[in-house]
Amino acid sequence: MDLRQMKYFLALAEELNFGRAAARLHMAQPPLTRQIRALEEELDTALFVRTTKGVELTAAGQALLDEVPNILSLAMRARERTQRAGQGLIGQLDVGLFGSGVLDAIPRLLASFHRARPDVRIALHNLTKAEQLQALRERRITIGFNRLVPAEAGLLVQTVLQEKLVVALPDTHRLCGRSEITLHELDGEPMISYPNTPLPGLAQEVANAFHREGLRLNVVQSVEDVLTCVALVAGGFGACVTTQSAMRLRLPGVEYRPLRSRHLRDIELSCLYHADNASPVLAAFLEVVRDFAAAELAGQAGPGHLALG
Amino acid sequence: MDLRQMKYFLALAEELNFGRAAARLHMAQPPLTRQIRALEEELDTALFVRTTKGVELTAAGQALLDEVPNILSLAMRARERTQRAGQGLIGQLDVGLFGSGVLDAIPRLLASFHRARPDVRIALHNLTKAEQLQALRERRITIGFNRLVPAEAGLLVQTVLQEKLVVALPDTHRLCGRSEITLHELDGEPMISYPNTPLPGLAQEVANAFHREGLRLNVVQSVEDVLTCVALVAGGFGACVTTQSAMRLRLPGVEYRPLRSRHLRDIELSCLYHADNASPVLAAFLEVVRDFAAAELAGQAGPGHLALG
DNA sequence: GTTTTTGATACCTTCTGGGTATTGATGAAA
DNA sequence: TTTCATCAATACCCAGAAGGTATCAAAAAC
Repeated sequence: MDLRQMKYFLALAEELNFGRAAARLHMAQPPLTRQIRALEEELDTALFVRTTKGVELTAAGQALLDEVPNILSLAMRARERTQRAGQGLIGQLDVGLFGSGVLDAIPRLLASFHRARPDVRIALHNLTKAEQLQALRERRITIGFNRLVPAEAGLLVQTVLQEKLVVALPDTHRLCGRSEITLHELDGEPMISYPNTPLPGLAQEVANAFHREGLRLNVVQSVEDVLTCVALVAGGFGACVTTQSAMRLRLPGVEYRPLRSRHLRDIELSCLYHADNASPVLAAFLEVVRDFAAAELAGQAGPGHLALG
Repeated sequence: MDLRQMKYFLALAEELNFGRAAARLHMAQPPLTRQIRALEEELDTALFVRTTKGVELTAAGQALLDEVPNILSLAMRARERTQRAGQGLIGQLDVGLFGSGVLDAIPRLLASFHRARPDVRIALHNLTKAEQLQALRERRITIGFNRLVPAEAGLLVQTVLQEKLVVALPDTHRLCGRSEITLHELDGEPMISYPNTPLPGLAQEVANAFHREGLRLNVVQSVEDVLTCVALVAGGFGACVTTQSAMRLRLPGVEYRPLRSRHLRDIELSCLYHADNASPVLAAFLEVVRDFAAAELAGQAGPGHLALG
């Protein structure tokens, strides 16, 4: 019993006439007769009673008719879903995220992808940089977002955007009068270090910059996530160097000012993924990412990008 | 895509190795390779990525794997159900019943059939004799139970049992002293006629018997069902001639006595069905009926069959 | 560097599935 | 009653699909 025979059976069960059923199946009547009989022999049961004016279903035929349409429609659905999965139209995208990335670019990016592939499930996983690398190796995530990602064999990196660094200050801070702030002005100032991870990250970069410019970095508090960091700034604990994205966090008592430094360049937000991952969903997502990156790069050239709104 | 290819796909998806999957399918590896590739070409999607140590599922392959086991199990179930329906092990038996038949023999008969074919649904339809004939013609019922059934072209009759006639009397009735009652003793007595149907039935038989013996049938009430009839007897409205089965109705105030008459023989309970109905469920049921009838006939020979116990 | 393992290819054979022509049976129409 | 039309079934043919064996090519393991 295969799907073809089921289609034949269904046609005959609906037409109740070999000739008409054969016509509907675009075939001649004798092979249909043969296939139906083969099916009956295989099941060891009469499915139809042949009369002079056509055929009628037996009880066994009725029982089979109860099942066959469902099976055929499931087979059709399986075919469609497989094809759509092959084109990346359905499926799941497991995304690794870290704290401050979720504030601006990543939501826009995911929204853009969702418009392009509305039937792909997006599963978000909050993971640190190290956890993302591990999850990528174990294929638990398809793609991870991070800053200052290390090169690793087998992993490819796509830059999403460059973000300028800003200083978050308590609004009572003496530097709030400045329209922008240099690293020298933060010499010895109470600072909150963020984020604090084992892998090279923003905190490391900032520390290096202070060192190279011969300044004293006065860390009064270390925190793990951007929200806690900005909350501490709001509480007057000190200032903190963070990315432009953090400016989305408009907590009362916090002011943001652009940071100017020779040693601290813009910091990139990148995504990384397995080079040998042929997933069509990933391919579609990367396309969206590349479009997004190109648009960001074009936008960055224009003015007012750092406007505090 | 047919069921065979699905089985191949499933084997390979589970083994992730062409050689092992082919072995499990009791075939050589090259045809399996060819079938899988044919499936991939038909769906226009890679289902597996071939590696040096086996194969892995692609996203499309995973999508197909989500559907295939279900389809295969449904196909297997369809096969089994069809075969069982062909053997009369499953299905439905639509039975037409009339009032007094349900009191004794028919429940025992149906219970016996249910033991023989526990998975066949039994649907009961309370229908008069005329309605049963119509329902049989329209195939709404498979078999009907009745007494004194008329011969009709295309219908076959199987006698289930012979029932003796009894007289139901109010316990205050003067005839209660008798151990059995003759028709003459009912001359002019207030009688309840039951059942009252257009087709020839028990009421007609009784009326004929009175007439032939030159007695007066004094019908004080006509009713349609045996329960109402016996209830009226209990209420003292009069006596009534009914079948032995009715003795199951032990209403307070009612006594039953055997009826003796030259012109009223035992009355049979029969079932009737279409001669051209090849339903295996019907065949199985008829077998049970024949066994039942043979057992009844044997039992009838013995004593105490009319005991009021 | 040889051996083993894996999937792919080439080629052959069998058998399945579909086509045409025809038969046989049955009911309707002349 | 005879003829005709309409079914499904049968006989026979051919193309193609599916399976088998032998072998290859690539990569990993020893």
